[in-house]
Formats: sequence, C-alpha cells, structure tokens
Amino acid sequence: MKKVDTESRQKSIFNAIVESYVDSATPVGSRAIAQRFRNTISPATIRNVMADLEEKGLIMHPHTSAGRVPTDKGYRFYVDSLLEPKHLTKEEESIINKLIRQSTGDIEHVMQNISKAISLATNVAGIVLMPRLKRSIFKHIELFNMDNSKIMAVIVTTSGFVKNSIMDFEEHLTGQELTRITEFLNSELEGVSLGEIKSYLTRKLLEERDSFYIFLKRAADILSVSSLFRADDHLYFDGAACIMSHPEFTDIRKARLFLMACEDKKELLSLLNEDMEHEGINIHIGKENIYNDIQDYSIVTCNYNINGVTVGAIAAMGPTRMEYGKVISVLKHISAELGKALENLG
Amino acid sequence: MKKVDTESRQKSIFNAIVESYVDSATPVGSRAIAQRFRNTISPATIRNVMADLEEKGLIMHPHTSAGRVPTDKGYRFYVDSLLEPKHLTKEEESIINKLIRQSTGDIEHVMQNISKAISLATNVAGIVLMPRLKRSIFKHIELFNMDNSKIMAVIVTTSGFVKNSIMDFEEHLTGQELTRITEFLNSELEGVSLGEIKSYLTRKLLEERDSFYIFLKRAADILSVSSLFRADDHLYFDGAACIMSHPEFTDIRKARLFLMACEDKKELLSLLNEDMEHEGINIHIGKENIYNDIQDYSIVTCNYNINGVTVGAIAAMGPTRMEYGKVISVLKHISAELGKALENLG
DNA sequence: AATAGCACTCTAAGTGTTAGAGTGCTAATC
DNA sequence: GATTAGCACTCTAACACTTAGAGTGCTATT
Repeated sequence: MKKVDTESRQKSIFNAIVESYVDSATPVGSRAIAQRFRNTISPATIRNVMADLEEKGLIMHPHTSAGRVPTDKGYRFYVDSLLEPKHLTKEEESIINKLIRQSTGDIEHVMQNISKAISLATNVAGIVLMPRLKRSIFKHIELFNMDNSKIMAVIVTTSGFVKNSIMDFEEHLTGQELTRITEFLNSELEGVSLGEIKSYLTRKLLEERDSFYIFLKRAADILSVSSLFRADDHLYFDGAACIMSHPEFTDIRKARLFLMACEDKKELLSLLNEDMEHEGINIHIGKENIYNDIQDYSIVTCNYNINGVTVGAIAAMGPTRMEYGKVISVLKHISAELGKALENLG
Repeated sequence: MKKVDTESRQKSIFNAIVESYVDSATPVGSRAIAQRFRNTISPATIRNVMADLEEKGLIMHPHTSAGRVPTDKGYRFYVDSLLEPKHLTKEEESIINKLIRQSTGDIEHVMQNISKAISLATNVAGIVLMPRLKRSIFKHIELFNMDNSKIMAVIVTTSGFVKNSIMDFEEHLTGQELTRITEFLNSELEGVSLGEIKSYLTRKLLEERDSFYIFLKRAADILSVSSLFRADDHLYFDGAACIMSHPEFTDIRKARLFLMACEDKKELLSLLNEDMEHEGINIHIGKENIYNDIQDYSIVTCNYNINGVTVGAIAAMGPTRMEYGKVISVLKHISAELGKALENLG
C-alpha cells in the first residue's frame, strides 16, 4: 500500500518537474516544486524523491548546485506514461483553420501555409511532406501530341492530383493511335495506385500475348519514358524565426546547427517517409534519432490521409524541451484538416 | 592637378576601407589602412582623409575611439563608382553548375537548388522567384471531360511550362464540343502571352458577332472559371543557416529579425516583381529599401530570361556589409544558367 | 602637404567579490 | 519509518573595478 503511494507521488513530482522545465527552460529546484504542490510537501522530501529520479536516469544535474532537468529518457517516460491529451483552445483552432482555409487554389500554397500553421501553433518549426503520388489511386490519363514527336501525358488521381510530363518519344504516333492508347490505359488502370502502375503493366505484358500486346507495349513504353513516376520528394518548412525565441538558441552556434539540420532535407525526408508507415503520432526524442544532426532535438510526426489513404506526413521539430502535449494535439488536428482540405481541392 | 591627385587618393582609401570592413567585419582604423598601402601613406594622413570622408557621409564612427565603418551612402558610392567586375573562379563556377545540373526533372527542384547555389556561392541568403507564367507565351491547350461536369484544362507555354486546372462547369459539353473548342483556342491564341489571354478574348468577343461567337463565348467562360491564370507567386529561399555565420548576427535578436524579414514573403515578392522590370542587376542598400523590415540589410536582385523573355528574378540578401562584387557576378552567372536550364526543361 | 608625437577616449577583457539558489546530509519530529 | 528542519557547502550569474590596447584628433614639426 505504502509502496504504491510513494511511487505515484514520485510520478507526480516528476510530472511537475517536466512541466515546470518545459515552461521555464531553467533547471527546476526543490523549492519551486514544493510551491507547485502548494507546500503540501517540503522541499527536503522533494530533494529525496529527486535523488531517486536521478538514479533512475529520468532527470539530471547540469552542475552541483543547479536544479534538475529531464533527460531524453525522462521525456520518453513522460510522453509514454504521464502525458494527458490536451485540447486546443477555440482561439488556437480558429487561427489554424483560418490559415488553412485562406490558402486558395494551388497545393504549393496549402503546403506552405500548413507548415506555417504548425510552427505558429506549436512554437517550434513546422515541416510538411508533399503528398506522395505513389500512394494515390489512378483515375484518368490523357495523352496528346505536341510538336515534333513530343508527347504530353497528364495523369489525374482519384484525390484530384494532377501530374504531367512532356517526353520525347522516338516513334511518331498519330492522334488516333494516341487516343486509342489513352482509352486503353483508362479502362485498364482504374483503381491501381500510381506506385504500382509500372509493375502492373509489366506483369500484364508477360501474361498477354494476343492482340492487345502491341497496345500494352506502347503504353508501357510511353509511361516509362515519362517522368510521371519520378520520386516527388518535397518538404515544406517554416518557423526558423520563431524557433529563435527559445532560450536554447541564445548561443548562435546552436541556432546555426539547428538550421543546418533543417536544411538538410535528406534526413528529414527519410524520417518522415518512414514514420508515414505508422498510423498517427510518432515521437523521436533527442538521442533516439538515428541521424546525428538532430540528436539534440525532438521531432514529432503525424501522417495524413486523403479519403482514408495515407499519402503524407507533417511534423514539428524543436528542442527536446517542447510542449509535447500541445504539439501532439496540434499535429492531430492539422493532419485531419489538411486531409479535408486536400480532398476538397480535388 | 594636385586636386585630382587628392581626390583619387581619397577614393582609393575609401575603397580600401570598404574592402577591409567587408572582409573583417570590424571597424577599420588608420593603421590598418596604412598597412594596406604598405605604409606608403602614414596613419596620420589617412586620419585626415578619413575625417573628410566622414564629412561627406561615406563613413562613420561607431564611437569616439573606434575605427570607421561605411554608411549606406558609402556602400552606394562604392557600388556605383568603385566596384570592379569580379570574375568567378573556376572552382566556384563548377560548384554552381554542378548544383544546377544535378537538379533533374521538376522545376521545384531546380528552383530549390538555385536558391541553395546562390547562398552557397555568395555566403548570404538566396532567393528565387518562380517563373511568372503571365510572361510566358501560349503554345497549346487541351480540354477534356472528367466525370460529372468537371472539365480539366492543360495549358502549355512555348518555354515548356505546363499548368493545369480542374473546374466545375455548369453546362455539360460533349467530348466533341470540347475538342472543337480546344482546336479553336489553339488556332486563335498562338503567340499570345498568358497574361493577355483574358483581355484578348474579351476584345475578340466585342468585335466578333458571327458564327464564331458561340465558340468564343464558351471558350472564354471556361478559361475564366479555371484557375489557370491565378497569380503564381512563389518564392524559394535558402541560406538561413549560412547567414548565421556572419558576426552581425551574434545577437540572436538580430538573427531573428532577419529571419522574420525572410519569412515575410509579401515584401520580398513585391520587391522582386518590381525589380524584374529592370534588366540586369538591381541593388538595394539598407535604408534605401522602402520596406522597414529589411532596412538593415542589402538585397541584390537580377532578372532571368527564357528565350529572351524576362520571366522571373533571383536575389541575394544579407547584411549591408556583403561582397557586392562577388554577389553581382554570382547572380549574373546563375541567372544565365537558370535561363538555360529552364529552356532545356521545356 | 605630410607626418610624428601626444593627450585623450572608449571598449573589451580580465579579476574579485557577493548574493542567492540549490544541494546533500544529519538530526529531530510526527 | 517517513518526513522535515537545519546547516554547511557549492556553483553561477551579476556587478564593480581595473587595465591594456586600439583608435582618434590636434598641434607642432619636417
């Protein structure tokens, strides 16, 4: 009985330490925590508990006479076991929604505004991964001749995305031939995801040996020449300025390192691509990150869906000392709104 | 005779002051300048000249016992009268060209890499304005039906840009009708710039009252519903991290202000749009900028062309203390390369 | 006209000092 | 046995003070 009580108190003190530190950015001492508990527990007791927490590796001492700071492990424990869902205020929601709604028309603009919304609402950097076309479902294709043996292909997905490509095609096809190939592809590819089209066609090519073969062959050739399926890796980023307001960046070198980590899109890209596979929120705290450059920071990611299919991810990135609760709810909210916005766009 | 000699010496001393300051970022004293002239002039003399230069408003004193620093007016004089064209080294050129070449395929990627190239080569922030479609020349249009009364329009410019738009159109048109409208537009709009298409059609509409009228009307209606001509304002930015290495940003608040200025794309956009109208290099030094947020910095811009038509601009932005000579030649070079790259893309 | 010399100014860096926040330990208390 | 008060100890951040040195402007000299 007693044991349980002690443990739960330890938890609630640890919780107080994390929240106080996240709020103030200064190492938190026993006195401050005591006050948080309206002095129902004395500083001395708290010091004892703190010593235990330190032994467990959840908090640490910057130096002898300083307060305590959560470790990466501490944040992990906090996020996994203590964090309570936090609702956005009406205000916050309306700011976010306004920003999303106001981005009319092209998708670029939507993405840009989403990253801004994330950074504004969370106070850390906002990152948005462009919807991966590969995940989208084929709906319609049009092929037509441009001048001198150039063919233009326009492909439309069920979610309304359009991608086009102009290509050189060695043999000249008449408009009629192209129209027939187009009709063929449109009837054949319905419901196939863009990522699978190539393998789908080559598979067909092996099966089929009859009159359709020539169509298939030409269609496959055209599509393989086109750049329609080239990887569309694109990240949108915002919040470089807002991140600078955090005290962890008073040293300009730290700020610079952070910005460099942000500019190296390769690592962020593979991180987001990986997290996209896991439904919902993913959290990477400090040293948990496999990429060196970002081991001082935390990244929280969240996938987003169009018509139920995961097509991309958004993320917030900042110091390990961030408001995880808020960040999580903001990302969840924005992810949903983004999905809706993209559905309407199509 | 004597007079000329004095004046030219004044100039060369001023030149030395600017270059020394640009290089070292610390106020430059008479001794340092004397050494630059291999002590052929004594510090005392230089002090006298400096006093004259200060009176002219070209340099200033941060405080009594500090060296001199060029003023905005000083930089202006330097840029207008003293600056000698500076050639890029083979190395620099190859780094730039490599970065441009490696950006395969989509234009997004090219723009992103160009901004990176600018920042890498100049050591300040790089900014790129997306090619303005309005300036491009109509080449080809395709219209086709998607499901339930949605029409898809794809427009291609002579420089190979493609823009598309899916729109709701109240009255249903058969494929045949659409084809005829398409053919009509293709024959009618050849050589017209995208920016003029709308006014071109309405003008035609007023002139024409015969059998073509119905075509014209429908075509104009379709195009006006589409988002094809929506403003395509988009900026690409790079170099936030690299700018932090300059000593003017050791104070994080300054860095933050700079980043905020960069993130406020509206002002940059109108600046670039304006400068685009003037061929070649444009330089805005400090307080010369009409926008408050950027009055502590300098911006150098340069338009770029596709097939001889100006379609966009690139820029470098940083502290007023920047290597103007280098920045100018980098921008000129990249502007030309960018034009070529975009011509090949189409 | 150019320069050497000198008194003067201001900053940046280093040194000491101190207040205060925080700790850990021990002994007293509930 | 858990909690707490008390106390000696530690470390930092802030402040005052000093000083070296870089730079100036002025005046007298070449």
